[in-house]
Amino acid sequence: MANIHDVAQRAGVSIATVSRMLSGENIRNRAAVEGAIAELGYRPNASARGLRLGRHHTIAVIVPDIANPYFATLVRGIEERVMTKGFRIIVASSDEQFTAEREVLGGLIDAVDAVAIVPAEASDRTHRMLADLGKPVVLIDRTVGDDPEFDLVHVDNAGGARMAAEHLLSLGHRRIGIISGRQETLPGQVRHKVFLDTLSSAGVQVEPEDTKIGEFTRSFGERAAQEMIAANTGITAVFVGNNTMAQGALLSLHAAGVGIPGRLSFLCFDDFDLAELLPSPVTVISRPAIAEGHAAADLLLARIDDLETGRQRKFMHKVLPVALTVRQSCAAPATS
Amino acid sequence: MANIHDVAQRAGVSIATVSRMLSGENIRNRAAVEGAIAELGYRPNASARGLRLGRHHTIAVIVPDIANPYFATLVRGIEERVMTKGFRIIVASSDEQFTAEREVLGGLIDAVDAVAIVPAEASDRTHRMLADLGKPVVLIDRTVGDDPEFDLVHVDNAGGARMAAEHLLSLGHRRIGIISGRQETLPGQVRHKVFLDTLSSAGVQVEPEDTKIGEFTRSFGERAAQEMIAANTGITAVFVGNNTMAQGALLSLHAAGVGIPGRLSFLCFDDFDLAELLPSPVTVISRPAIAEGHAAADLLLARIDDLETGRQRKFMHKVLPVALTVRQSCAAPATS
DNA sequence: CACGTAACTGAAAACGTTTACAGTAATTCC
DNA sequence: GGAATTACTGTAAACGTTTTCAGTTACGTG
Repeated sequence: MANIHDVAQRAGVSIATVSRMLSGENIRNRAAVEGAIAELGYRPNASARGLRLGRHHTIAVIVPDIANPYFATLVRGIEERVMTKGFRIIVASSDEQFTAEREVLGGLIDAVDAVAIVPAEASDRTHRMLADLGKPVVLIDRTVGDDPEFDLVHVDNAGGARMAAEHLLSLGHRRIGIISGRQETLPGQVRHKVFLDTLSSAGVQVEPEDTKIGEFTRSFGERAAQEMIAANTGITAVFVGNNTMAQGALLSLHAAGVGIPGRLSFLCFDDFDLAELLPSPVTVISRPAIAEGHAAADLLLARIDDLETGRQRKFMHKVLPVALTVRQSCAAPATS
Repeated sequence: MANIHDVAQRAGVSIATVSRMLSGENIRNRAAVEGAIAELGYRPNASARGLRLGRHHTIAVIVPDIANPYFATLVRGIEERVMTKGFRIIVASSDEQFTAEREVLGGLIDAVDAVAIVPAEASDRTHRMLADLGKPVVLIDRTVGDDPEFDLVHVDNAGGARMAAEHLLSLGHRRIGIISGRQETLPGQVRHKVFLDTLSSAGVQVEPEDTKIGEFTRSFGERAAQEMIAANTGITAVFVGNNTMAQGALLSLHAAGVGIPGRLSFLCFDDFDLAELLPSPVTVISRPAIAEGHAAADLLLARIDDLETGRQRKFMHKVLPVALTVRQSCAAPATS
C-alpha cells in the first residue's frame, strides 16, 4: 500500500509538494505527481489525515434501533446527503439507553466531526453529555434539557395531531381513545397534548380509561389495545401515536375480532409498509423520513462549515410538514 | 480534551508507562496513573491508535440499501455482535452499484479492519476489488467470481425453495408461476433452480410465460404480477423469490381483485411485517436476519483474530436454516 | 560481596499526513 | 540594473499513540 513518501520519491518532489497538490494548490510538476499517484494507486490515509487535521469527514448517527424501518430510512436520508460532501456515517443503536449513547459517543467522538442523534432521554444529563462533546450536534425528533443549545429537526407533530383529531371529529366521533408514547419525548408529548386540545376545543374530552401512555414499541401497542378492548368503554375511534405501536395495536384488535372501521375507527401517526393492503387500509398521518434525514444532514454540514469559517450562527429548529393520508380505517361511528 | 502527555505529567511517569498500563502491562504506580486518567477524563484518540497500530476496531458494512428492512435488520445483527468486542460499524448503501462499492471501500479501507458486504455483482471485478483490499471480507447472501477466496454466510436457499415447491405440490398445484431475482446472484439463482427442479421431479413444469426474472425490488414485483394477471395463463399458485418483490406483487394482485388463495395461492421467500394481518395472511419461507448478521460478524471477528495470531484458516461457508411458516395464502386449487 | 537476571523505566522513533518557516528563483517595477 | 514581490520548494515539526532499545534498580544465588 503506497504512502505519500512513495509518491513523492517517484515524482521527484517532496512529500509537502504532493500534499499541497492534493489540497488544491498549484505546483510546478503536477503531471509527475498525478502520474505517480495513478501508478501507485495512492489514497491518503484517513486516520493520519484525521489525526493531523482534527477533521474526519465522518458523522456519527445514533438512533434507538437501526432495524426499525423508520430509523433505517432516516439513516438512509442522512447517508445520502452527507455522502455527496465526501462524508461517511458511523451508525450505532442505543436501544433507548442513555448509557449506551454515552459509551458509544465517548469511544468515537475523536474520530467523527459531528453527531446526529435521536436521543433516548430528554434529560439534562443527555444535554450535558452532548454539549461536552465539543462537536456539532443535531437532535432528531426529540429534545434534551431546556436550553436551545442544539440544532433540531422534527416533523410537525402538532399539525399532524390536529389533523388526526379534526378528521375523527368530522366523522362524528365523540368517545375517542388515545395510545401515546412517553410524555418526556417531544413526539409523545406534543402529539398527545395537541390531539386532546383539539378535541377539547370542540367540546370532546378523552377519558382517563381511554388513555394509554408508554413506550413507542410494538409490544406496548399490543398491550394498550388489549386493555382498551377489555375495558370495553365504548370508544368508537382510537388515535395511535406512532406506526410501531399501531402495528402492535392492530395485531391485538385483529386477534380480538374488533372490526375496523365498523366497530372502531383507527388512525395513527406515521405510515408503514402495506398499510394500504390490510383488510381496512389504514388512515395515517404520514411523514417524510428521507427528507428528515436530509434536513438533519444539511444542518450538520452547515455547522461543520461554520467551524471552519469561524462563522457564528443561531441554533436552527426545522419542522417538516406531515400529511393526512385517508384510507379506509375510519368511518362515522355506528348509530346503534 | 486531555491527551496521554497530560496524563503522564499528572501521574509523574512517562507517556510510555501510561500506554503500557492501558495495554495491560504491570507498572509500579498504577494508582497514580488510574487517578490521572479518571480526573482528566482521558480516552485514547482512536485515529492516533489506528494510525500507529494499523487496527481500528471498525467494520465496514456495505449493503444495497440500509432503508430496506431486511438489510437494516442484518446490519443490526452485525452491530450487536461486533459491539460486544469493542468494535463499531461504518455503514454504506451501494444501491446495487459496483462503482459505489469501490468508491466507498477505497475511501475507508485504511480506517477499518474488515468488510462485510452484500455485493451488488457476482462479477470477477468485484472479486478482484475485494481481494485487493487486503482485509478480511465476509460475503453475505451472494458470491463473487469463482474462487472460494472469502468467507460466506447465507441462508438455506435450496432448502427453502424445496419446501416452497413441496408445499404447493402437496396442495395439488400443477400450473405454477414464479417471480425470481437476478440469476447472477446466489439467492436469485438457487431459489429459482431448486424450486423448478423440485417441481420437475414431481413431473410438473413451469412454463416460460409463467416465469418472471428481474430485480429484487418492489416495483419489479408489481410489474411481474401485472404481467401474469394480464397473461391469464391459468396458474393456480405463485412463488415469489423475496419479500420486497412479494410486497409489490401483492399490491398488483390486490388492485386487480385477484383473490388469494381463492384464485391464486401465494407464497414467498422471506417474511415481512404484518404478513399475518393481510386479508389472507401470507405463507412464507422465513429466515433469521439477526442471526445472519451475527454469523457474518463472528466470521469477521475470527478472521481479525487470525491476523493477529498469525493463524491460517480455510474459508468458511456458513448456511443458516430457514423455515416454512404456513399462514393462509395457500389452498388447494379451485376445482372449477 | 559479586554476578546474573528479572522487572520496570524513559527517550526516541515509528505510523502517514499537513503545514509553518526559511530559502530560492523568477518576475515586475522604478 | 537593483530592489521588491510573487510563487514555489524542501525541511522539520506537529497531531496522539505505541513500542523498541538502552538503562537502572531490585532480587536471588553462589
